[in-house]
Formats: sequence, structure tokens, C-alpha cells
Amino acid sequence: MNGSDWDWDEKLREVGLRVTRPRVLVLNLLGELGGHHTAEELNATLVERGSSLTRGTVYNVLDDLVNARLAMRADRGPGTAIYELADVWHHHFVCQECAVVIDVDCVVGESPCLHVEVPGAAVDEAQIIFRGLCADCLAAQ
Amino acid sequence: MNGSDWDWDEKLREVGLRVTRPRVLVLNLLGELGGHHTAEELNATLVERGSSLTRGTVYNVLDDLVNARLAMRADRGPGTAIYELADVWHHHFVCQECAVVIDVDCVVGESPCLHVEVPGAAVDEAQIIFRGLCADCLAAQ
DNA sequence: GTGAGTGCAAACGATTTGCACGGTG
DNA sequence: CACCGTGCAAATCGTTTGCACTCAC
Repeated sequence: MNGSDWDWDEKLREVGLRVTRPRVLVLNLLGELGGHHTAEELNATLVERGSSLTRGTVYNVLDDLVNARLAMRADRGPGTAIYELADVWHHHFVCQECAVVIDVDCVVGESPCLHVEVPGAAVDEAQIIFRGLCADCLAAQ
Repeated sequence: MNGSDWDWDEKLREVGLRVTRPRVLVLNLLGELGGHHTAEELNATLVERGSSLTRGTVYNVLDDLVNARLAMRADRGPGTAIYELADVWHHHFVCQECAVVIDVDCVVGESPCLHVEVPGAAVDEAQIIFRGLCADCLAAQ
């Protein structure tokens, strides 16, 4: 899949967001890179490529995208959220030793993939973080 | 359950940590309050009660306890980790509107309560965060 | 034209760190 | 008595915010 050619313009309009350069840049980058990335990584990559955006804008854009459900945010510890496109949603395994993040397919395949009863509340998402030791760290023990 | 009277001294030694005042204070407080709390809340409560500790120490202690598996940390968003005793571990429902956190019993009841295959890795914990709207925010819509 | 979104820089707040002192084992 | 852990304060770092300007609609 070549994420760069995706029709983000239409998707943005669909959710009521204006089509702007930073938003399309971030979406294209997420699609191109695949997987999960920190705001800082995305910003750095875009700046490297000569796109002039600022950290603040990247955070704004990511926030908008998450609110619009075009992207998802996962928190993997203090101060390091990772973002990815909503259409490649899955869960994460985080190594307790080296903090590497490995994608894990949704256990059930539905969204939310787990069903719970929270009296009176509407549950519409389940985010799962698995922790343990990755293969490398296990070998290094 | 009266958490204040728990035998934390022994538990601490069991996991190879020295028995110190801040550690026992934090453990007792977690046991007494029950549920989940931020490092800041714990620190504030302890200071209010006249125990002289500092923010830094509370963070250190919580880190040690989490590493020793006496406590668990859950990340519910940028910059606000919550902590609770390991023996009352469960999952969390976070309201997307008001950010209230509601405890959710483990869906399956084992630890890890979900089993996944991560090639070569050892998965030993599954942390689940459910998101949606809590009863109050749902009613306020 | 109008308001949403950007760019920039400064503010913020949670968490971490360095170092000297004190208590535990 | 050796070291781990504390206390204190300052540094760090991800993230948020205020404001003037620009562009999408």
C-alpha cells in the first residue's frame, strides 16, 4: 500500500476538518511510514524533508486527527504517546527492558474488541497494552 | 480491609527493597485509599498529614514499587500516570469527556488476562484501557 | 470576507536527575 | 560501616497555549 497517494482530502472533509497542508502532510507520513510514531518523530521527519511546520502544529494536527477518529493515540508510559492511522488499528506489546513497541493484532477483531459492562456508560474503544520482554532482551538475559 | 495495618515490611524485604519510611507511607496510603491515584495526589496527601517527603521521593518510591511488582502504573493520557496496589489490579474505563476513571474487573480473570502470541517474547501483563462516555457525560449530552 | 488553522515562542506541568546527608541491614 | 534511599532543588522534556497572520471555504 502506498500511503502517500491516499485521498486524504476527501476524508478530512468528511469529518468536517479543513484540508490544510500540515494535516495532509501528517496523514501522508503516517500512511507512508506505517506503524506507530511519536509526535516528535513525525515532526522531525517532516522538518527534515523541508516541510516547514512546528512542533506545536504537529501536536495540534494530531489532536484534531485523533478527535476526528482518523488517527489513534496510544499511551505507552510517561510522556511518550504514539500515534497511528485509525485504519491500521491494533494493540501493542511494550518491552519492559528496551521499550520497543511491537504491534499485536486485535485479539477478537471487532471494535471495541473486548466487551465490558460499565453501568450507564458507553464504551466505544478498548486499548490494550501488553508488557513483557521482547525476543532480544529475553536472549540477552 | 484496613490497609494501614498491612505487613508491608515483610513484603518489601521479600522483593529485596529496604524498609524505609517513605516506602511504607506510600504503601499504607495506597492500601488505605484504595483505587488509583496520581503521584501528585499521593504526595499532597502525605505532606498534608505532616509526613515530610518530597515529590522526587514519591516518584522514586513509586518507581521502585512498580519495578518490584508491589504496585502497578497505568497511563491514561499525556502526563498523568495513576498508581495502585498490585493486589487490587484491574482495568480502567476512562471517560473521553471528563476523564473520570472507573475500575473495570479483569475481563477474564487470569494474569495476563488475555493471551497473545508475540514471537520470541515473553508477555506477562495485559493492561486494558476502555474509553467512551461515562454515565454523567452521557446524560449531559 | 470570515473564521479555522498555522507558525512561532514562551509557558507549563509531570517526571527525572545530581549531589550531599542519614538511616537500614 | 557500607550502601541504598532520601531530601532538596534545579534541569529536562513532552505537550499546551497565546497571539498575529494566512489560507481554505
